[in-house]
Amino acid sequence: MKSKINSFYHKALSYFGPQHWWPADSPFEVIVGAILTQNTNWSNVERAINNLKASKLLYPRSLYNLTDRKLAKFIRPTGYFNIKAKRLKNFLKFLIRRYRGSIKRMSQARFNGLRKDLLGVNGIGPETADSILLYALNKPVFVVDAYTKRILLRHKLINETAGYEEIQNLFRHSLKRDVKLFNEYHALLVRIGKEFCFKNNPKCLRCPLSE
DNA sequence: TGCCAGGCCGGGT
DNA sequence: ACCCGGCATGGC
Repeated sequence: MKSKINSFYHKALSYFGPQHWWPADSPFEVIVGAILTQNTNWSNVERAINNLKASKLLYPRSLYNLTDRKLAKFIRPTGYFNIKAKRLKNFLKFLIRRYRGSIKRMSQARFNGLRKDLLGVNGIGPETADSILLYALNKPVFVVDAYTKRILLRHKLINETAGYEEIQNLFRHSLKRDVKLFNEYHALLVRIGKEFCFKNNPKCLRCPLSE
């Protein structure tokens, strides 16, 4: 089990090479992307972020000062734009009030408290919180997503009932606690999921992990 | 045409 | 503690 988790990583890395995640120009952009990509194709998120950049709005206070309706207009391509506008502003309010709008100050908070606080923001669940912690703040926490679960399920390392924590613990107990490793591994799982492990297929298709 | 995409919340059991 | 409907655009 542990050795499978480790060998999957080496197989995936040698097959695909490093993924250079998260694709963004700043930690703040990572966070915005993490919220916007909830159940949404990444290419749609890029459009939304480009809309914000084109209007020079991709800053905490600039976004926070927009009305929900205006913000929703910019992020329209991501779908769920009304609810995501609210969710973004919920996070921005948290960032501004608690850390005076500074990602750097937020990143200096103690890990356990910060994760709990992020989960307390309406619209931030476990995957989004952990994506923020790992990819924006460089904290060593493993991100679990739909691809992660599906891939492990197809390879019978978990069963259908496995929840977020259970899957996360599987990685935590199998891997060296290392930001770079967690970053790369999750990115590789997404890559494999997109190219080999489709939802409607019962099995992964010529999955490089099976070699 | 219908299904899918890097979830999460709120109300009901 | 789970289960489920709702949220919505763009690509194939």
